[in-house]
Amino acid sequence: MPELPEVEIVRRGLDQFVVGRRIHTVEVFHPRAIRRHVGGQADFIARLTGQTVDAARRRGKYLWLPVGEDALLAHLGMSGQLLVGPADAPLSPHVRVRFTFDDGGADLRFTDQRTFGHLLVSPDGAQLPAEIAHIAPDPLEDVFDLAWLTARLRTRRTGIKRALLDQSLVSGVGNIYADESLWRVKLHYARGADRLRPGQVAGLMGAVVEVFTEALKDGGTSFDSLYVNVNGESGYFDRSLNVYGRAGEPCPRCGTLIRRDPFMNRSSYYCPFCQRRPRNGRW
DNA sequence: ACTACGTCCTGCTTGC
DNA sequence: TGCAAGCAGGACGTAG
Repeated sequence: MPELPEVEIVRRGLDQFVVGRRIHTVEVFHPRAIRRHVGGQADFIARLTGQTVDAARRRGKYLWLPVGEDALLAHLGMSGQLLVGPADAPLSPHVRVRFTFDDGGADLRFTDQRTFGHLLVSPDGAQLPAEIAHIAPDPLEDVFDLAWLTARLRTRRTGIKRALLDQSLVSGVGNIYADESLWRVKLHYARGADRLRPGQVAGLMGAVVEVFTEALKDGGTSFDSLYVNVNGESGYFDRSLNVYGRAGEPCPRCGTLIRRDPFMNRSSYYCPFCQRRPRNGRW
């Protein structure tokens, strides 16, 4: 569920409450949380203990905290949270990794019910971790290149939503914001990515930026307690969703009932009137 | 090389 | 009522 806006909210919280502080202790409670750290648990702990957090950066749904030349890289997965709170508070059941700081203030807890998220230390990863070299820039970055994306989409023999969810083409978009963006520009999720005119790609990415910006203003989308900011507070953009999770409800634009289709082992929500299905799967 | 699908994981919801 | 199946889904490995 955390997509770009939710991860950005977390990044801002880390920027405010963690940057500039020196890590005192690192405790790993669940090995799966650092499964992608190549050096193992002892190495993970050793590389972070005593280091000062220099910044909080983000690309798409990944965020990283530069510590000297290295970086602590984080992906929240489905249910990951980075929580800043009283160091003496009892550990909740799903705390996977805990960081304390030299100043004795609030600690940082990586909490993750479904354990799809992970942390790792990226050597020399302060600028851009090598582990995410394949992740394309997100549409809120200065280096985002619309012309490059347009060219890549032209050779893609797949539906536009699959392409939108492919983080090597454009990052930060997940199932919720993909459906919301496609609804805004009246595109069906199965429209051939290679059949879109450049103007349509530009319009779609404009809608993505629009939805991201509005969601950021609302503090992100929270359906339940699984997404919260670093202080444990929920966002309320779910109230502004037009189609996602609204099967059977009227389309806010035309009144036709929203539909839900099975899609990639998940769901696609769309208005069957505003977003016409391609006749032969490619249109 | 490119695309599609299964897998990981837990807890809440739905249905028989 | 109770249990089982369904559902949520990001990213990666593998199959085709």
